Amino acid sequence: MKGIRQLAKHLDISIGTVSRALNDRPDVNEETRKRVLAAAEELGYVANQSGRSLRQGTTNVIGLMIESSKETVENSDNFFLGVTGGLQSVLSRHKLDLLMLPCPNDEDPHEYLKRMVARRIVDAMIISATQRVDKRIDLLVKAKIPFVALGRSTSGGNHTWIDLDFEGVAACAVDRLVSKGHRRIAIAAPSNDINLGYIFVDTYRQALERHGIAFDPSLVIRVKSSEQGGYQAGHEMLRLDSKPTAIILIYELMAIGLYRRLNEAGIIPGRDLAVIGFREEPRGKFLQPSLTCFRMSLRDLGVELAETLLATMPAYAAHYPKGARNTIWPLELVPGESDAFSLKA
Amino acid sequence: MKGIRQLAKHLDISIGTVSRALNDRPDVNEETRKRVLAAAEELGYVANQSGRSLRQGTTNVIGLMIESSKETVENSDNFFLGVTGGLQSVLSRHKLDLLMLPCPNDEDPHEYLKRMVARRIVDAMIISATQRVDKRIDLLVKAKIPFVALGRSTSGGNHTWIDLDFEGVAACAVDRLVSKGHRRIAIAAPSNDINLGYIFVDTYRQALERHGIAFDPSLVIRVKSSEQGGYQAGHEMLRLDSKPTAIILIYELMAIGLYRRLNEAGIIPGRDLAVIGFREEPRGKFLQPSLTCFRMSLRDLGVELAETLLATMPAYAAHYPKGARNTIWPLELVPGESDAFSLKA
DNA sequence: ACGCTTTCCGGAAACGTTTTAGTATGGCAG
DNA sequence: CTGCCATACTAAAACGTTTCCGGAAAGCGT
Repeated sequence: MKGIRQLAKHLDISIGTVSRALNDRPDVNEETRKRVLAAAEELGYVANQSGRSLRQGTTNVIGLMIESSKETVENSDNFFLGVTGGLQSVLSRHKLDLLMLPCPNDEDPHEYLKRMVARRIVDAMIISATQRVDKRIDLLVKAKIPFVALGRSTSGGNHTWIDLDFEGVAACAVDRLVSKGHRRIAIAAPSNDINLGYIFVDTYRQALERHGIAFDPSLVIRVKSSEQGGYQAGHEMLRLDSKPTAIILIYELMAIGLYRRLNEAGIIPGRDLAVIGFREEPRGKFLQPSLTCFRMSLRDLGVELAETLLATMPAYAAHYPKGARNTIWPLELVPGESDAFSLKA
Repeated sequence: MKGIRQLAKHLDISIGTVSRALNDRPDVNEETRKRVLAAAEELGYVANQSGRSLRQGTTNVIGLMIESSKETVENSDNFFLGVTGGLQSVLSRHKLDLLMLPCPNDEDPHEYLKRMVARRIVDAMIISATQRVDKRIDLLVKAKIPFVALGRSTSGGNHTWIDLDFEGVAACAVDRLVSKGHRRIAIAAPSNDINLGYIFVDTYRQALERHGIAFDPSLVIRVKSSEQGGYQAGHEMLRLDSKPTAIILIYELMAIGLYRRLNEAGIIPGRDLAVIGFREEPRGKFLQPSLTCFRMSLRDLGVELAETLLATMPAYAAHYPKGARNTIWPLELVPGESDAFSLKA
């Protein structure tokens, strides 16, 4: 099949009519439209995307930028694959395709995105792993590319973003531990440069003060969000003069390392120390004793992400309410045995 | 930046020359080339991909088709993200971009691929999770799209593929267990429809016979490649009249379920029963006792995949030896404690 | 001075599609 | 009958780029 020209010749019709028929435009007789559709199906004609894109200035492709750094691969679970399912279910309804753009780990994410944007291969973008200050956001705003950020940021004025409910999780964890009588609660988190780290620790501090507990900086243990970070967090914690009776982990993978360090020290989670993890992670599911943590639906998050994005795209906005530009995504507590340790009778 | 025309006007040069300069064509003075490059950099000009593609009939994009089914998301580790790193490192050297095409789980993979191919958005494809009979392969062969399959298949004559060394792994596992005196060795595998299931069990059978051990069909336990499948495998195994002294798992995630079932029965892996898992899986790393399994480098696999693919693409084949069209990817044994159980003094 | 090659550049066609402007036909009101 | 509108189509322009072709200028040997 050579192109629309062949199809038109085969039908003995002008290419303009064929094009309008295929694109559900008015100004075409219902019967000819059926003929065209049938012929296209029969000859297996599908419009060449390059030609379409060039003419329309639109590609029908949504880009999802992910970072394939070594750390991401080892630490994250199938986060993106999970979200992707929800994204697809919405986008495919509008005949939009999802393009995953994995930034090479030796290239600056900003430069990578810049190139992709300049080549005009996507109509809109979803970016993830946003930094507190993220040049990519300014870039997208300036280029007038509709986008949604997965993760809040202070860059680029008030752009559209969706982020997990760190505040809710941190507050819930603190409340829960305090209600069990804990007052010395440690927290293991990455540095403040990471959005997650900053917000989480800040909320933790506020929650403590709400309960009349003084914030003790020595209980904030700065480690990487990895298994190894968890091990190290356990190590640091054990070296404190005045030991905490509970610990909150900002990323659940840490739990695995923490458990190992605790095991070495003969400390049993849930009996000698209360532990709460942040996000449900498949690998954590098999810890003994089971970890108290927070669950979310990746698929639903994908759906929300897609709908939010479409609302920012002029061509599709009509179908979607211009809801809040910023969404806090809730998580659900999954009680386990790891925080059974109570200081109350 | 409006396009190459603007750039040409700005330089007071014809667009033809600008294009040739940017594309490293001969027939352009070295000094003008520098001027063009500098101006492009300054004005942030990057060629519009649609225009290029339309003219050249090539998109500089390699598609990686993945399936985002529920099962994939829950069972697999970050397999694709890991492979992606290796792919990128090779492809980016040739200014090729990687496009991940996640097939919606409510759409037939074959139809999805057909649409993508017809739209001509990729120059070549990598497909994964191949079936023993896979229509996608016939499709790609017919459309003359260069491709590599991750997983062997009987479709489409002799196409290029890379697959894991199931034979090596199965044989190694059997040899190892036999050398420890085991003669009743069970195997947990999915049905023969899955390529993996067929090859694995077949090799297992051959290995046993090589050691003069009769193949006992009742020791082949057909279950899903999941945690639950592992649990079920343990269950089935315990119901056998003549119980095995060792078991081989075709997918390591099964180990988690198996351990749980064994635990319920008071059986300790490595002491009462020898267990070997197939592929190193992050979640399995934390099992107690540690699991004997097989390791591979996802990144290296990605590199191999990319180089194999480039070798099949006329425009790039020159850079790569026309090595074997089919590659068996080796895995390395990682000894653990789970198969310490020996029947020999 | 002449012819030849080499080097460099400009003009224009071509890629496949969508979309705009224009045209023929027929119906209908005046 | 005339004018007007609606319908359904055709012809052609446009999108941005690459590449083919031809030609000008310069270098070189004779």
